[in-house]
Amino acid sequence: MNLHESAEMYLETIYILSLHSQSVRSIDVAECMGYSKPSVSRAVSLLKQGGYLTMEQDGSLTLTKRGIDAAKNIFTRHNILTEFLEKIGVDKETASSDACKIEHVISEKTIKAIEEFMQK
Amino acid sequence: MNLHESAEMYLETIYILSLHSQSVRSIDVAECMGYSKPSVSRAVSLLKQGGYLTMEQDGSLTLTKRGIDAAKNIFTRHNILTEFLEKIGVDKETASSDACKIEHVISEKTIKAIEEFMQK
DNA sequence: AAAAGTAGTTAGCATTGACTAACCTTAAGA
DNA sequence: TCTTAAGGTTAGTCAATGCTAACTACTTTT
Repeated sequence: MNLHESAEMYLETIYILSLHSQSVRSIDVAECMGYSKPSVSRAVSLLKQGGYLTMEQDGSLTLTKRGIDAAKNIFTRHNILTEFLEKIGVDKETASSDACKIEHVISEKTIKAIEEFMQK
Repeated sequence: MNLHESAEMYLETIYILSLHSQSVRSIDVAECMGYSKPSVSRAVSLLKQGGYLTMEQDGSLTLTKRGIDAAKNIFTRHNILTEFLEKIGVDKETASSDACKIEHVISEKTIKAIEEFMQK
């Protein structure tokens, strides 16, 4: 299963929500992303199929190792990009929202280059 | 008409081709982008509808002022991003291919910030 | 002139990823 | 207990954007 951009966003969102809360449900994801319940329901079911998460009987979502790895990867990219954009003078909000779009399309090589640039 | 990412790519391609050739036809665009004729045909017809270009009887495409403006905007973004990525150590090919994806999603503010950064 | 190639279009299909409407189940309140 | 609310799912729709198959209209070649 190749992770599409939307799947990456769902995983990232679930991951971030789980950092701040014991339990993450589909409805929380929908609320956070501004999507409808059915949209999240379908996405979650695809992620379940792909082995990225499991759902308890009470509806709470748990990322598998695979899900956590993927989510962390995107989240890290997001943070590197945001930090970088802020460093070159972009305001916090724009930096984060642009990072959110760039994080899905940029190559590993470029992320590495930005990381190295930041260390100087 | 809000320009979608694909429309931007078509305009940019037509613009670049027109820099190197007297006449740009749909088939040239298809060849250049690796798309099928029907895909280009439909895209061109949408761009025509949107007032971004006209098509002569012989099939050659001419960007309108509106089309040129939009194409130049994307092309400029592309060049700024590519130059920037190369500057921080990304190889030419990766820089260009990443720029091609980022150019459609990045905000004006961020482009400005990168431009300013480059001037230092 | 007949055949073949070139360029564009039309029709219809697939995928991604959002939506609404409507339904089910379970828990909470009157 | 009956009703209501909350959360999740199913079914079906829509738009964007790619595709193939097949058609049309010219032009070129034999």
